[in-house]
Amino acid sequence: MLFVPMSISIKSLHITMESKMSALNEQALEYVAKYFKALAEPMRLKVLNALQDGEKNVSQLTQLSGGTQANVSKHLTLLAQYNLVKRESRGTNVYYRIADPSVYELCELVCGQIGKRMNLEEDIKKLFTATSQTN
Amino acid sequence: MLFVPMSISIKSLHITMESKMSALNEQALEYVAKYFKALAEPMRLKVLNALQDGEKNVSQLTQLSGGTQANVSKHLTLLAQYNLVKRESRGTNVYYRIADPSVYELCELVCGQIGKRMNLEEDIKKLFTATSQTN
DNA sequence: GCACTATATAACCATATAGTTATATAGTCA
DNA sequence: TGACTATATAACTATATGGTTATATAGTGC
Repeated sequence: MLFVPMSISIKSLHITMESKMSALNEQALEYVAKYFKALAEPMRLKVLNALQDGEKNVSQLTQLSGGTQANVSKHLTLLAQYNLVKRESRGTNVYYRIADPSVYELCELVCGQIGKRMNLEEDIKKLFTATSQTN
Repeated sequence: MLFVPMSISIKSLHITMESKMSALNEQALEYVAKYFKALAEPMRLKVLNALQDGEKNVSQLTQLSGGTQANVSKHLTLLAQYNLVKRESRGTNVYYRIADPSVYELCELVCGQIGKRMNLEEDIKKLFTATSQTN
């Protein structure tokens, strides 16, 4: 048995194991980066958002997101690869659902940060100055 | 006073305001996506990681990250734009520090997710199979 | 079998960006 | 002032990827 210990020091992204650290950290960093990247796309966030109140099939997601079928399908495939959504075929439809509600924790944290630290409110006000004149 | 309410329903990324929702959601989604994108880069994660135990100047970060000065500087500029790090010139040096420890909460959540939902342990074992033979 | 529908994928284009090299900027000290 | 150091930036290349269109695949029902 070569590799037993698996305690992950989250904060530092160091992973204590009986082996070379540098290589693994490099790999771990890329792993984490890819995970963030999966979430770093408006259309994918939109799809995740649409799945918040339960599973939906590709047609529904295509409609809700306003994207094309091919594009939505591509994003769903990627999200499934990262285990952010679960895929289930039923008949000729394919239903997707959020794999884990913790995805929303993530968004919560990020949105919280944005609100607190990136002056989202200011930005929103600016955005609205441009779009809300019709009200 | 045009825009008062600012309650952000984080989970759904809906922002309740007295105005058009679709446009803003679009903007908000892009905002969140960009934030994730800032974190979706191994070198930037490495830099953030290096800053965990306190501020460092560009030379130090260049050394620690193993990148070139120009590249590290570019990433630092981007991180500063997203308020992930704070910049402070002292003499001819420029020191950077983590703007907010919540960045690590984010990593914690992501790493936790990865560990739980993406079989990081399995992957790590595989990675180590390749790199730890020299031990 | 065939027609029909739903989803996935291939091929392609356009854009964004990480990294490099070279240079500019700015602070320090003589 | 000029030499020196630290950092930022400009110009460029190469790569990755989001979106599109067209096509393939697969399930259903006749």
